[in-house]
Amino acid sequence: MPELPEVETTVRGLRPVLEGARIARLTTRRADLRRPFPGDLAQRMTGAVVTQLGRRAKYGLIGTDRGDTMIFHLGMSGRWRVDPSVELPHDHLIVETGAGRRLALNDPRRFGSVDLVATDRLADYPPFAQMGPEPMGPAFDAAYLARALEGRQAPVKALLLDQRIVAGLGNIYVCEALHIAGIAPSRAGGRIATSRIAGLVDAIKQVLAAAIEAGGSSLRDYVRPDGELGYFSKQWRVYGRAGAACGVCGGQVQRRAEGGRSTFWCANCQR
DNA sequence: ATGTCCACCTGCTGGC
DNA sequence: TGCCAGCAGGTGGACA
Repeated sequence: MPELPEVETTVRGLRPVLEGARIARLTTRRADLRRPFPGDLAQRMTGAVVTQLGRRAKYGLIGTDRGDTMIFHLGMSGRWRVDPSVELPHDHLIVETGAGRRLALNDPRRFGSVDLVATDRLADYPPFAQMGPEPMGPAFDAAYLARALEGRQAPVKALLLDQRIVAGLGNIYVCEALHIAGIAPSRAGGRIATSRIAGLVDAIKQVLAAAIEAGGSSLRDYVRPDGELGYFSKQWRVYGRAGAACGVCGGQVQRRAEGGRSTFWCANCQR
């Protein structure tokens, strides 16, 4: 899924279709994804005009003129299909606009979610309540991260995946950023020199910006809303490249599974 | 509080 | 060819 760059790419793809559009119809093909859909979702969205599209961490935000925001999460396998010619299995929610455009939220694994909250109460949405700063934003800087990692014994990789510390990073871009910064994923968060933390912050911002620029990474089941494939995956330095040569030093990229997730790194250039 | 593991669900791939 | 184990981008709850 979609990590932050893919969600940003998705939102940018949805914007020209939805912004300013009236929702003529919203229909669901089942009652839930990871959570039940709000019972009044169709009623509250039907007839509303979409005023803005946005993103918070890995969540997409669809704001309406009724003061509601529909919040979607793509989980591991979610994507929006734009003007699909046929309905597919796992098209769980369909939006039709007054202009005759059609969007289908497709999510085979159903780890995604759709919620509806008052726009002026977005900060109270439970997933947002404890969330840390946006990694691309000015609040995420070396001083902030140094403070967040201070005294922590857990591997820096686990801490960067903790959305309370920084909101929007996932497995791919954490592996990539740690490689760029030359920091071993297993290193305790509290044992990284301040100067290297600055480099880590830069690496995170850089890799996310590059991925957004590339239109989001293309994984097996990820397609941009407009149907084009992203191509950032071709630029991965370590993720998914176990056994291949590190592009920096020529050493072998390592892979280790822990807690059900794979970590990729170069043992030679990451310490 | 902190750190670790597992469940949730479907689809695909690679090895036998 | 068929079967089955292993693996996949996230989140949140249950432990110690």
